[in-house]
Amino acid sequence: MLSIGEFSKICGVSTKTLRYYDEIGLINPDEINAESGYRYYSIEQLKKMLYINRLKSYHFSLEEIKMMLALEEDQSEAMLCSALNQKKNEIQEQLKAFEYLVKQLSHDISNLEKGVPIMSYLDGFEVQLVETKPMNILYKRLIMSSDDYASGYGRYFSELYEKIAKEKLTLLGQPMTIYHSPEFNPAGNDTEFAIQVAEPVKGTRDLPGSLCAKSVLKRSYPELTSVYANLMKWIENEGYELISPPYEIYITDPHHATAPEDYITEVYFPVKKK
Amino acid sequence: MLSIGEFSKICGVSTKTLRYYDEIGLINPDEINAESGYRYYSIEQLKKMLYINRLKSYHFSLEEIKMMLALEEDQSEAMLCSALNQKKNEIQEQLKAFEYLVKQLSHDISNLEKGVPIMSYLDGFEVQLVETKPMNILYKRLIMSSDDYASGYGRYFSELYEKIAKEKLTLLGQPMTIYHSPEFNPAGNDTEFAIQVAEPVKGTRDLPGSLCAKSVLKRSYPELTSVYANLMKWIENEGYELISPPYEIYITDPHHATAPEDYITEVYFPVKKK
DNA sequence: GATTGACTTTGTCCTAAGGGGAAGGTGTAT
DNA sequence: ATACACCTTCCCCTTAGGACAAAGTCAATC
Repeated sequence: MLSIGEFSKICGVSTKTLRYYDEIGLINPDEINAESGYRYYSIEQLKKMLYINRLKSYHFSLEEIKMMLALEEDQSEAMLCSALNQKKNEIQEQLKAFEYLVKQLSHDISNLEKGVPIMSYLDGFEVQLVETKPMNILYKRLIMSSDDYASGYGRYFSELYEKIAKEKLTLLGQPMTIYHSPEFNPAGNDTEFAIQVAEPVKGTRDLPGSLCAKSVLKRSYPELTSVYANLMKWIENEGYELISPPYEIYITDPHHATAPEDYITEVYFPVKKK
Repeated sequence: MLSIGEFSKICGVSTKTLRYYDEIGLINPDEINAESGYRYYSIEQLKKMLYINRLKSYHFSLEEIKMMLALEEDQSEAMLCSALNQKKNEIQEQLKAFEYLVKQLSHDISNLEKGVPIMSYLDGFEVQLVETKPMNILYKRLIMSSDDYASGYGRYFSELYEKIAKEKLTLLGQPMTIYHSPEFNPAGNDTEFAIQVAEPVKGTRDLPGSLCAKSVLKRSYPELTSVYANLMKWIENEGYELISPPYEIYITDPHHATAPEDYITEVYFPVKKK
C-alpha cells in the first residue's frame, strides 16, 4: 500500500488532486485507515490513474472521464470508441478555428506594423442611404438556433432554389436573409431565407421598398457583427431610426465557395428620419 | 446615449458582461445617472467594445486586454505588436499540441477498434534486472525548471560534446540524464546531463555500477512518465527498493532528429532487495 | 395621473479543476 | 521523547461571467 504522497509522486499527480478525485468519486483510495483517515492506494490503481491522465490530456472533463470509466466496467467498448471519435472531431474543429485565428492575427499584426490601427477597418464600412424598390420574394421563415446557421444557409437556400426550378419561376436576384429577431446579432433566431422571383405565387410575399441605410461587407462573415454595429451607430448619429427588420443580400453565391475573402454581402437597414 | 440593453444588443455582448466589465474597469459607461444608477453608454464606445471582443477572440485574458487598452492610450504600438506576436506564437504552439493530440487519439482509436485496450501499452514495458558496470562520466548538473527541458537537452549536451571535442576525450557511450530530484516526474528540477568518457579528467565523476531495474521506451517522450510509474510498480511488486537516482540513456541521439516514434530511451532504476 | 410591462439595479450563489495555506493530528527515525 | 515529515479537514481564491431574486425606474398607454 502506498500513502497519498508516494502514489502522487509515482503517477505525477498532486496530492491535492488525488483528494479532489476521491471527493468526486473519480478514483477512491483502495483503503482508508479508519482512525487516522489516511488514504492508502494500491499499486494496481496506477493503471487507472494513468488512464485518467491520458483522457485528461484529450481534454475530457472529469465528469466525462467518470462516465468513461463506468463504460470500462461494462466492457462497452463501442461507446468508448464513439466518445473518443467525438472528441477527436471536436479537437479537429478547434484546430481549424486556431488556424483561422493565426491568419487573422497575422493580418492584424501586419496592419499594425504598417501603422494602421487594428480597428480602422470599421471606418472602411461606408454607409449609404439608398431607396429600395418593392420586391416579390419566395421565402422560408423559421426559428434558427445559432448552431444551425452554418448548415442552415446551405439547406434552406437549396430548398428555395429547388422550388424555383420545380415551379419554373423566374429568378430575379441573389439569395437574402431577413432577421426578424430584435437583436441584430446573427446568433438571433427568427430568420427568413428568401430569393426575389417574378411570379407572385403561393409561398411568396411582398418586401416593401423603403429608404435604407446600406453597407457592403467584402470580407469574411465574422465581421458581420461589426457591420451591424457600425450601421446602428450611423443611424443613431444621423438621427434615423430602424422601421423594419434588417436584411442581407449575398452577392457572391456562398454555394460556389470562392475564398471567404472574396465574399460580398450587402446589409440593408430600412430606416426613416426621426 | 444608449441604455445598457441597447448597447448590449448593438455590440452583441450580454448586459451581465457589460456590468462585469464596468466592475473590473475594462470599459465604464460614459455616464451613470446619479439617482437611478442606470448606466449609459455613448455610441463612440462601440469601437472600444468591438476591439475588446476581437482581443477576446484572440484568447487574451481580460487582465491582458485591460493592459493593452492602456497601451493604446500611450500610443505605444510596439508593445501592442509584441503582445500580439507573443499570442500568435502561443496559439501556434497550441496548434501543434492539438495536431499531436489528434494523432495520438487516432492511434488509440484504431487500437481500440482492433480490441486492444488503450492502456495495454503499459504491459508492453518489460522490466529486466541488469547489473551495470561503473562508468566514468563527464557531467553537468543543474536545477531545471520544467519549461527549460525542451531547450535544455539540446544546450547542455552540446556543451558536453564541445568539451569532449576540445579536450580530445574518448567518447564511450550515448548521452544520459540523471534525475536527482525525489520525484521521478521529468518536471522535477535537480538534473544531471552526462556522457560516458574514458579519461578521468576534471569535470568527470564515477557513476557506480549496481543492480538495476531497466525498461526500454521505444516511442515518444510523453510516455516517459508511464515508464517511470511502471518501473516503480514493478519494484514495489517484486520487493526491491530504489537506492540511488534513476537515469536515462538516449540510444538514438535526439540531435539527429529522426521521427519521434523511432526514439529509443533506456530507463535505469538502481535497486536492491528489501 | 395611474398603471403596466419592460428594463435596470444590487446582491448572492454557482460554474471546473484544483492551488494555497492554516490548524491540528499521525508516522517514523533517531 | 522528540523532531520532522507527512497527513487530515476546512476555508478562501482563481476566470469570465450565468442564473435568479427582490426591488427600483422608464416610457408608453389608458
